[in-house]
Amino acid sequence: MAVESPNIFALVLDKVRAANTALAADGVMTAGLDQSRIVVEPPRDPTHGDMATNAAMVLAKDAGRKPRELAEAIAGKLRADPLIEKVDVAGPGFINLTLKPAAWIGELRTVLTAGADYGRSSLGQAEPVNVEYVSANPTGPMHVGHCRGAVFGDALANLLAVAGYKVTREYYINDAGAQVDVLARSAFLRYREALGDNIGPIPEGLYPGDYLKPVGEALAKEHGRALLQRPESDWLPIVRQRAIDMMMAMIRGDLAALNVRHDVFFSERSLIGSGIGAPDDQVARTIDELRQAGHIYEGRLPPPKGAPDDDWEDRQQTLFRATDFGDDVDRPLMKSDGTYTYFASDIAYHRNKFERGFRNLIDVWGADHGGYIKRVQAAVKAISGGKAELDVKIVQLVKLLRAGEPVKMSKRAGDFVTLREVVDEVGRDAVRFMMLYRKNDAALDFDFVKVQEQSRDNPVFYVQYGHARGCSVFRNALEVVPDLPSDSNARRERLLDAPLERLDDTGEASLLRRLALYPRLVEAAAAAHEPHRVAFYLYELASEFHAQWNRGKDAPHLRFIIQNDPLMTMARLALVQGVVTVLASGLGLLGVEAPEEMR
RNA sequence: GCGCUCGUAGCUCAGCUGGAUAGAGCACCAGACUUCGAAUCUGGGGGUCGGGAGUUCGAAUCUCUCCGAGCGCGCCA
Repeated sequence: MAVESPNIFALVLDKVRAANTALAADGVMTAGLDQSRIVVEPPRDPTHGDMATNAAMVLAKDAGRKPRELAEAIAGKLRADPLIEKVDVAGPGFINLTLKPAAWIGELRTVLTAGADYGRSSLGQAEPVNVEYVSANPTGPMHVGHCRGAVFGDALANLLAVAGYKVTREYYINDAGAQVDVLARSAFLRYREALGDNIGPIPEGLYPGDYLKPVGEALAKEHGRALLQRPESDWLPIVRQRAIDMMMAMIRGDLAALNVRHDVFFSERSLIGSGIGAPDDQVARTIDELRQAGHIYEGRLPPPKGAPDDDWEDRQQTLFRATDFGDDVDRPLMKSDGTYTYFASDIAYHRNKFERGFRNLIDVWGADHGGYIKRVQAAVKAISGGKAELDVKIVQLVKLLRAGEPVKMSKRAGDFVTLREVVDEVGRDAVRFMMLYRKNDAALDFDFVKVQEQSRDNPVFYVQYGHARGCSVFRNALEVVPDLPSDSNARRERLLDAPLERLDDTGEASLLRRLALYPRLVEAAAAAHEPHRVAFYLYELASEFHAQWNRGKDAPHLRFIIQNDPLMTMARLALVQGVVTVLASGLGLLGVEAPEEMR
């Protein structure tokens, strides 16, 4: 059973609020003030103490008091707290708090007790969240461009799960549009090829990739020459479904190589049911509903500006009043050939999610879909009556480099770098970590050479090395503590008996504080939908750990292992265990391995 | 033309949803290995947070306006 660990910052925030309530009871301050804007956070400058709160500045106006004066009053209450060592008022009214060492020691004890569960939170209140990511077209293998969205979505889903949400990971299969018909025609050529026809070069407009050859072979095996005699309208649905199934199998394999998983693969075609306008056509039903609600009309759109389009033809069409919900222009739902636009299906899809009980929706898209956000958000508002919220996370382009030189790709030759090639060359861990070591909406350089370097330049390695180094301490510590368990659960329990109060070096104290930041960081990252924050935190934690290690060289008394002092050693091992535990659980959240050694 | 995203050290990027003197890595300079892993660490220089105005106790962060980059702009997905 998952143990939820308390967040020490939240704990102190409660103390601050209690102090304010007490002051109100004393008549020093108005009662019932809004305390929601009060925060307790680590100060940028550590000389200010362990934590700072803006309580006095936030409340001053409503309380009708000067910030510093109010700060002094709050400080007075806080000084009585047994966990708090020192309270200062500084600057415009900050209240700086220094906690007793016992508070931080207690937090380490929590880490040791909770283990991998340290950092779990109930922030999400078990609310369902639907995260949709990848959703690559089932027309070929995944290429490197899909990589970032896949890793981002997967890590975000992990993060939300740890933060207490009930997460569903979803993949939307675009199996209903024109390009799956192109796929079918391309596969049909390969089918003929497999039967011995000389098909010559693949015509312009069809998919040339070799990956369709197995589809052709499978079709030849299953149908013999039977399909050749039949008109396209007959064979196309058959070939299409077979090709889509095989492409999806390939894509699932690619995702597995990256350790990316989904709970639901949702077919776009399934929304239409047995056909356009059929009773089980969810798109039609969605449009009907919207029409009844007055969100749909027949009308004309102004031609698009800026980008001249030869094919533009002014015509009457079925439009969704997206402008009523914050979009810039109303959006068409039907194509001129009578089929649905992609947008129409997408509305039905999001409505389907809403009907399955999701109020929190997250879509992860590539940067080229940025212009699509407003209309889908508008649609979600319309179909949910404003009850559902859609956050769209855009992942920016990844620039591939090799030793600083751009990797050339030509699209027309189908000469793209596949996801599989990247994973095979640099490894899953490196791909995953690097894709997350950047904010999602910032462009990213991915250098094949750099990400494999074993040096400080390479954050993947640096963090993993921190973990491995910690583990090596346990191996070496057997000389001083011969009965130290090698099993991490048993070891954590054993180390709870260590005299932790002896961790009084400033470097150790600083590491303890860094560890205690983790639960708060997980919550903030989850709330902001920003898994990269975890990656940066891990880098900082590893850095501080490496630094403490090296202090032991100039000052042998600071080493983790002290030959003639098993108790001191135990206390330090407990700290190392804390670091190792948090590194492992943070890396796990990112889907990256935490190796015990890297030799 | 309009919309979205972005602009932070020479380079690559963080900056905890408005907090105090804006940080890290690379690069550059100077140092630390009879060691629990030097695959690491310590110190140093380096900034008009694109420009300007506004909001307030307080702005890299919010608003407006310019400048610059990327993406998008019915019947592709």
